[in-house]
This record gives sequence, C-alpha cells and structure tokens, in this order.
Amino acid sequence: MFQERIAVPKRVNHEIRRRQIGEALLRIASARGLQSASMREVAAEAGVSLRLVQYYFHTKEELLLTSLAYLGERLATRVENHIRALGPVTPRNIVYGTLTAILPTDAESLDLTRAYTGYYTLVFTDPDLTTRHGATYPDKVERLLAMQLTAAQQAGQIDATLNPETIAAGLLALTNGLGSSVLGGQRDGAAALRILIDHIDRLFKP
Amino acid sequence: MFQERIAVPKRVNHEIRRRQIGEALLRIASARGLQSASMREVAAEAGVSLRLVQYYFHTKEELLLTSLAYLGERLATRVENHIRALGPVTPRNIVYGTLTAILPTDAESLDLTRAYTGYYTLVFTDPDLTTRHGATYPDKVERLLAMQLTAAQQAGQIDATLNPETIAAGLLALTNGLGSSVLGGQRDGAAALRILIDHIDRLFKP
DNA sequence: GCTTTGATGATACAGTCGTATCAAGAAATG
DNA sequence: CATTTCTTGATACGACTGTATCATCAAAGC
Repeated sequence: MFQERIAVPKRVNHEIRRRQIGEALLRIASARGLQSASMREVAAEAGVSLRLVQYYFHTKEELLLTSLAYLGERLATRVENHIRALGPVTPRNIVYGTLTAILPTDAESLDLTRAYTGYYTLVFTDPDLTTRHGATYPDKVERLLAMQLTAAQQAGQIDATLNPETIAAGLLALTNGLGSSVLGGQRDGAAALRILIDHIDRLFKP
Repeated sequence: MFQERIAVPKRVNHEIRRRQIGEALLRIASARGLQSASMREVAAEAGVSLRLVQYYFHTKEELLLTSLAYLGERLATRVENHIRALGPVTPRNIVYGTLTAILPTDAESLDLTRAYTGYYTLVFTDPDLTTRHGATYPDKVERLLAMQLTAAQQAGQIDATLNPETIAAGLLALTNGLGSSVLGGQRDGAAALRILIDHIDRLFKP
C-alpha cells in the first residue's frame, strides 16, 4: 500500500484512445459488417498497431461492448439534436424528431442503422452479450414516446381512446421496420420518411 | 452424343438430398445463428459427411442461396395456410393472415424469423449475394397487401382517402419491426400480436 | 536522467474456415 | 456380375481468427 512513485510517467487520456479505436470498429461495422471487424482490421482502420488494440481492450468482447456503448451515445445525441432542431418542444415534435432521427435518411443515420443491425444479429446469436450489455435502448425510447403520446392526448391532439403504450410500440416498430427496408434496398430513405410522416400525421389528426 | 449406358446405377433423388442438407443449415441458422452454419456443422446437423455436402453443393454460396430459397418456400406456404385457416377469403382476412403468419408467435414462425434475420445481415454485408438472389420477397408481399387494401377500399371497409401502397408498406414494416422486438427479447410473440391486431383493427374501422 | 507508461514490431499459438484431393466402400440396376 | 452412382473417410492446404509473448523504442514528468 505504501507504493512510492518516484517518477510520473507519460500521461495519455485512455478514454480518448479507446474511443478512437471503438469508432474505428463502428466504421468497419457500418461499411463492411460487424463480422468483418477483426482485431487486425480494427487496428488498421484506427491507424494503430494490433498490439495497442490489445493494450486498451484486453479481449474482443470488451471492445465490442464498449463500442456498442459509443454507438448508443451517438444515437442518443443525434436524437436530441434532431428534437432540438425542430424548435418548439411539443409532444408531437419530440415524437417526430425521435423517430425521424432513428430512420436512415442521411449518411449518419444510415451508418448508425447499419452498425446497429450488425450488433442486433450478434446479440441474438450470443445471449450472454445481452446480459452484460444491460441497458435496453428500445425500451427507453418506447417509454419516452408513450409519455409524449399521453401528453398529446391530454392536450387533445390525439384520440384519447388509444392506448399510448401500444401506439408507441407500433411507431417504433414501424420506424425500425422501415429502416430495415432501406438497408435491404427495398426503398430509399426519402420514401421511408414519407411513409413514416404519413403515419404520424394521421395519428395527430383525429 | 452416342453415349451407350451399359448399366443403370444407383438412383437417388438429388432434390431430396439437397433439401435435407439445406434444412439442416436453416435449423442451425435459427438456433445458433447463420454464422455458426459452417460446412462441417451443417454436415453434422444433417447427419451426413462433409464430403457429401461438398458433393451436392459445390460451394458454400450455392448452399446458402439454395437454403434461402427453401426458407422462402416455407414462409410462403405458411402464409397460405394461415390465410386458408381463417375461413372466408376476404381482403381483411388476407391482410390479417399474411401479417400474423410472418410475426413470430409460435415455434415455426420464430424459426423462420430467426433464420431470415440471419440472411438479412448477410445480404447487407455482401450485396453480390442480393444480385444472385433475385426475387425480393418483401416486394411481392407488399404488392399483395396493397391490392387487398385497394379491394377493401372499394368495398367500403377502409378509408378511401388512404394510399394503399403507403399503408401496405407501413403494415409490413410494422410487422417486421415487431418481429425484431420479439427476437430482441423486448416482448413476447403474444404482446407483439396484440399490437399488430390493434393496428389492423383501427385500419379496418373507419 | 531515470522511471513509468504509451506504443510498435515481429512472431507464435491453437483453432476454425472453405475448399480440394486422395482412396475406397456400399448400393442399385441393367 | 459389372458398372455407375452415392457416400464415407482421412487428410491436407492456405488463410484467417483471437490471444499471447517476446524485445524494443519514444515520450513525459519528477
């Protein structure tokens, strides 16, 4: 316990390095798929040696989980920015901003969606990873949507007989399904956005 | 051209063998994920030697594509059976039967959904596979739904101001999104089914 | 300047992958 | 019975995987 430090060594922000490497993985995941993200490929993409990747992430699972957390952060800040950019913070704008932020309509959201679907099938294959992941992002989004829908009902903007949780789950599932169709090349982001907006508009016009 | 056949050899139905092997791959894909479906694992699952898998499928891509075709057939027959089981062939029953057949509510539909999502991420990674795949199943389903919705409009069962293609795309995306949430463990098949039915009911009650 | 930490390099290990090649046995039909 | 096809077995190849181990070098701060 009496560990005397005679000299203070080179200091480097570990969080920055880990983020640099983790985002290299996310780039690979969205460009070539998560299964192409080997330790060596990640190192090359990050412009760093394989040894350093092992230095900051003792195992690949740790790299995978940490990068997933970064991905969640990026999606969350994108949602916030989208909502903020809409101006007045109304229930309708929150719902609209959240869903349109998730939908792959531009390069950033396309990257996010691609990376997320890569993780999605990985989690479905290895359920242990889900346990260690913990925070289920969709659940939080759904609760947020349900709250705003309830507020909209109280403001008389939505049919009051509807069940907010059911509608919220449906809206998120619709958005995710539309995103999948974009990734599958069935339609482009603009077409998907039109479909989503059409549904939101019908919901908010009783 | 004058190839005289002195003796007729052992005859085996190649299609049956290929199906046997292909469905072994689908079992692995839905149980442990498509990336766990190596040639050796497929051979073991099919109760057959690795050499025989190579004998009936010269390359893995051929095995993958053929199995995907089998998967499509199984989904198509499930949809047909679901529609038929509903009794009267009305537009509403066709829409309802199609979507509820796709949704993972029982063991079979869960297997189908799991296997399909495995292929989904594979296709998104390797676009060449999409090209050689050809038939885009979702497009056909969407057109079928749009036709039935149009018929329902003409019969006065649905708001005539709605765009059938938009509604059809939305319904299919909703169903797929709900299926993803079931696979992700966010809710069970029964809860997803309730949400889907709720949306269909609201659509058919103007 | 010395010590600690960050970073690289080369290399190795045991697996698994798809694919290929050899020989040889089993079955069915003319 | 002979011939053709089906089927297995063992084995090998090169490539890739995650992980590990060596030594070495650069940088920063006391």
